[in-house]
Amino acid sequence: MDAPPNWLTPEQQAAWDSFIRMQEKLIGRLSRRVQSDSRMSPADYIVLAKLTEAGGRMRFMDLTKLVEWEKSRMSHQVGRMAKRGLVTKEDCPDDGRGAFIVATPAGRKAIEDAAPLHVEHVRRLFIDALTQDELDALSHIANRVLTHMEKQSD
Amino acid sequence: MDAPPNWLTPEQQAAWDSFIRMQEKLIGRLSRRVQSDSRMSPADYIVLAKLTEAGGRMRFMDLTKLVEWEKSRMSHQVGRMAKRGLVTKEDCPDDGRGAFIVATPAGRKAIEDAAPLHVEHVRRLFIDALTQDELDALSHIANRVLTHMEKQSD
DNA sequence: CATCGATGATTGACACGTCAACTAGCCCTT
DNA sequence: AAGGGCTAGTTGACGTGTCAATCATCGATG
Repeated sequence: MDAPPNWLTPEQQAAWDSFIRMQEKLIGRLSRRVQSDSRMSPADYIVLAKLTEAGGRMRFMDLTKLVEWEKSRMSHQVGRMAKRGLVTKEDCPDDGRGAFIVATPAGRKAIEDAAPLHVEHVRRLFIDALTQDELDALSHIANRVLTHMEKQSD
Repeated sequence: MDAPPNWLTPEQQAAWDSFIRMQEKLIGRLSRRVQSDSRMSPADYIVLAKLTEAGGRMRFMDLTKLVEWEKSRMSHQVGRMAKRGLVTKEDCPDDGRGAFIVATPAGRKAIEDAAPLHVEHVRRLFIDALTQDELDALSHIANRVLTHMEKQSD
């Protein structure tokens, strides 16, 4: 006979459902707000944020690893951002294969304008919903899940 | 002078960062696994799951509201799924504008095959990382955030 | 019965992410 | 110096999501 399907308990199912629902609604709203008040996608935002945190100039691969993306994603992203004048690419003298990706003044201005609004949205949608204890609990839970996943292959 | 940027506290920032990281890694892995072991996207999965839960036949708009999507997203999605033979569209006799979307036998088989694997991945990636108390806490937190967001416009 | 606003659904253009294949330069070994 | 394998990065095709515009129909109101 078939292996008996091993469903989740109602409590487990409830936790998973709530998490998924929150995650979708939260990320969805935040993305739309970032878009609409700064003309940037969340991807643009994080790339520029990390890049300027690091001084505005970084090796392509370092940036890619920092944000934990696939290289081809970053390549496409940087290409689009370059087309819009937010960053430029420069050749790397030390390594013929390499590239630096550099925030332009327009890019710096974009992230500086967007950051306070972004933080405000995070606060209003998420932080304000929870007590500090709840935030701590969530932080702890998220880290548990992360380390658990890191132990697994893939 | 400019309004002082109102940054998050380190604890708040930590909670947000952990949540985002977990969320991205978790959803990313789960999507890839669903893709690779059932040739379905997460979107296919949820549409078929909700549809078959409801008996395999539902009004377009009801389905759209059930999964909380935009109607154009559902329209594209259903179009693609129809092309692959997972669902069909039928005219609605009661309402000339309306459509029924119906799971085909192939669609039913696809979701039946995929569901146990999907549950297994959720369990391994997520449920197994946490105690029941932690799951309850997360559930509570997620619901708090959801009701908080629902109070806000947009 | 004319029409006007709301609802049901589609479409097209575009941005985004993934996968797999590819180019090119690096470095180690022989 | 000649390979061979690794790392850096690009490319193209494809599936997906969003937005805004569109179209048809329904239902109420005059």
